Amino acid sequence: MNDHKHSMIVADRDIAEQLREVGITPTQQRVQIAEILFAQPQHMSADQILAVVNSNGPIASKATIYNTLGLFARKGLVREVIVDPSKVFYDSNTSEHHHFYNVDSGELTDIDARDVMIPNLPELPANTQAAGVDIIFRIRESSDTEQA
Amino acid sequence: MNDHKHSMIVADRDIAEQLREVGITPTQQRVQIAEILFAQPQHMSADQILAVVNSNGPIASKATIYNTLGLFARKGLVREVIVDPSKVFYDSNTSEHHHFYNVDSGELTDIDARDVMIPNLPELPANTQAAGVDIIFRIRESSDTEQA
DNA sequence: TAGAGAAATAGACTTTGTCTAAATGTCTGC
DNA sequence: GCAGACATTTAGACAAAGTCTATTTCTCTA
Repeated sequence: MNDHKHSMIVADRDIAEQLREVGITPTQQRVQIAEILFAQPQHMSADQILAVVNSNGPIASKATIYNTLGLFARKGLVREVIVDPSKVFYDSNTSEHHHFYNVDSGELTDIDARDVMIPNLPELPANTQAAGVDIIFRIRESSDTEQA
Repeated sequence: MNDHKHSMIVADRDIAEQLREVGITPTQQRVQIAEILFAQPQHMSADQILAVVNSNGPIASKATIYNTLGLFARKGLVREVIVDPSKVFYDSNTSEHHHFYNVDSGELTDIDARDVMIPNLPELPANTQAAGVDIIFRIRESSDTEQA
């Protein structure tokens, strides 16, 4: 479950070097954010990242967090997950996969893409090209213990 | 493509009566909103509905729009579609289906559920129950004419 | 038709995210 | 090593979606 393809950032190699390899100037802020995000595959909101990055003194401003996350997303280092109307999650796992979203707890869980293959892809509308597929299984705490 | 199941609201029957049938007191505001929404299967944001409802004089306030859409969603009359980080769409088509989302134009298009069946559903996390599946094909204007 | 509860309202408020102008940092050529 | 050019960061103002509250208005039943 840890054999990733692509130019995925791995925490145990020099982060600055890896950022350079994808054409990102490794500033202090960018490296710090990358270290948090790529310490493990995880889902974080901009807000959470802002809090963690600055937990030991001010390192990056809100604007920088958003700038950096947008940059990482454009470079394919991170994936935006849109499941909650109130905030976007940044997923540091860029291998092909989908998600469970627990609407009660807000928790996101990965599903390997091979477990939810769609056999016959629908025909795209005219003059459009594919840009990605998101599959979200919305789930809820089971009603064994609590009734809806 | 117009043979819906469920207690779907149809524009050509008395809307007030249909609202009552699902346990909603048909106030003027609720009926007006329903009339717009169910005139045809469509995707609208709260903002758009607010604008249309009040286009011939003030009929409903912002709070009422949100209250009503939330109520309709809980009653299953309308489906919330979360594809754009900046706003939620309300889909008046409640039959099983999925969506193309054109990230360039913001346009949402329906895909019949039968065209994208997932053969082997993944196992749910412990103590959870299914609450729905959203499949979103993100598409873009094709690059024949414009290069990314 | 009165009275009780439900619904609607204006507008303040919150939160996520964007923008701007100024300050700081990075990197290249010399 | 340093100047200059350009990239990046920053604080804080701003914007937009959505929520909340206290008050008013409506709906429905008796």
